[in-house]
Amino acid sequence: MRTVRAYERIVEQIEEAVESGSLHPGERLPSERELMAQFAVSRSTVREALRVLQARGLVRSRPGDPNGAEVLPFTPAALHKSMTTLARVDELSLGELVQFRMVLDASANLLAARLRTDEQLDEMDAAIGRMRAAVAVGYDEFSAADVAFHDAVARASRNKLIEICTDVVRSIVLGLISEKIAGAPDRQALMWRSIRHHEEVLAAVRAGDGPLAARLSRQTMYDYYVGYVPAGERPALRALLE
Amino acid sequence: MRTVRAYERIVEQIEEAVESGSLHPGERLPSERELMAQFAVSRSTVREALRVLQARGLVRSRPGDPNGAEVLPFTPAALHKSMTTLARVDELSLGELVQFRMVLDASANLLAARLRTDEQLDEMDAAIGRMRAAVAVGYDEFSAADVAFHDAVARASRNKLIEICTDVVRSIVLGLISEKIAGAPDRQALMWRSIRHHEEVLAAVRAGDGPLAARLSRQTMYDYYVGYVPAGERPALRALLE
DNA sequence: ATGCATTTGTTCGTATGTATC
DNA sequence: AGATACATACGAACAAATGCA
Repeated sequence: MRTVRAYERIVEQIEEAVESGSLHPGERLPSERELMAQFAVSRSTVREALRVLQARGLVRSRPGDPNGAEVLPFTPAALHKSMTTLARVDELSLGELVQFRMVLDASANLLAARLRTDEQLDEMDAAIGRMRAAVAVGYDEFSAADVAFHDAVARASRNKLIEICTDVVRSIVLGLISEKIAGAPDRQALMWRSIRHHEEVLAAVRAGDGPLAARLSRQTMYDYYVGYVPAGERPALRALLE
Repeated sequence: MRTVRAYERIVEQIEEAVESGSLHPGERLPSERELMAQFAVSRSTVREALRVLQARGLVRSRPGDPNGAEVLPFTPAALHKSMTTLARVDELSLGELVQFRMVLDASANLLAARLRTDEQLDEMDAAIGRMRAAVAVGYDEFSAADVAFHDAVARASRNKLIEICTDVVRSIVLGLISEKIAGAPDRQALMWRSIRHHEEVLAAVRAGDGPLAARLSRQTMYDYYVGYVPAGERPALRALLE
């Protein structure tokens, strides 16, 4: 036997309305008082439901707002959150994360090589330009430009799932080791080498050679991160380099 | 300016305790009344915090339980939930989902070909045996055996992220089209062809030929699903077949 | 097997701070 | 600046469910 909690009914119903499109981002939910009348429950129950919906990133409520809670456009924030907890509680290793990035980025490049538009090529080119200019500025700007390049590739793959997962996993990896990279003694040399690698990848994408772009991108990421991965996990990464 | 809600403090603190490992799965949280004393807040606030933690899959609370909420082992349920939401609100196309599965499964096979143990080979073999026996039984059993095969491959890749994402995306895809597959007029022929393809993949994994296993697995999945993907999206799938 | 104590699920009423008009 | 409507938060209460003696 399974009793459905009162707040769960509300969550499911509003969730359904949002996901089916009858409630669009930017629209407002009824106020808490209206909701309690509509569902014939108390205020606390309504609030518990709203907390869950908020945790799932579907709505946002602010004190003093004359309207009710706001329906939000989808963001991968909740996905990001649960993947971060996965990384922490299951002790997801850095090796696994980097390996996953290699898989995603290589696939994105493979697809981008065949599906990219000229505008997207320009974006990638501009990102590499930013990377080059950033070497003198500092690691943060360099990293931001690097992210912009990979984002452009991911968008060019025309696969939202790849795009979002790339974004999520990358930010987790960077959260784990960005300070180590920033503090590397030879970081300028690393940056220049990374730029050269990115140029090779872009050339392959421009030429439409998907397999080459995929192989180069795997190698690029391997070279960039292998120093931070424990030696015992490196063979698993090399297994992707064929 | 950013005011931190009362319930957020509680969520963050308990979340931190769970993720850092000072609270293990199976252990109990203090009761709601103890928590309200401990954090000096009202019971409603405590409950809102517990609802959020429950939505994130970290704890579970049952009425009448003399102990407090139970700390749960990690499950990808929350991840599954947010990815399902993504699929619904962002109208993630079937093509994108299948494409993503092709990417993940191919990578899992590539890695499995190099890292698999003999026991894992036996598992895959047994799964194909189940598939063969299931043709006469029906689609549900066939699908379950098919899932078991792909799960064995994913485990053999030794990458939990690949394993979990494979599982999540697969269940979303199957949720979208399982009834169509089950009702296909020539489904027995499809099953036999799928079995033959799986045998080829397994042979490549057994031989340690990663690139071959990856290519075959992509082709297998393409053949199995392409009939359900709108014609306009098929070129993007074929882009993965080189 | 039966109560009993405890806990969660839910309700109601009230007070407070805040954003918008 | 004031009025209004809203969310935030508190506290007391009752019902239902659970575990234990």
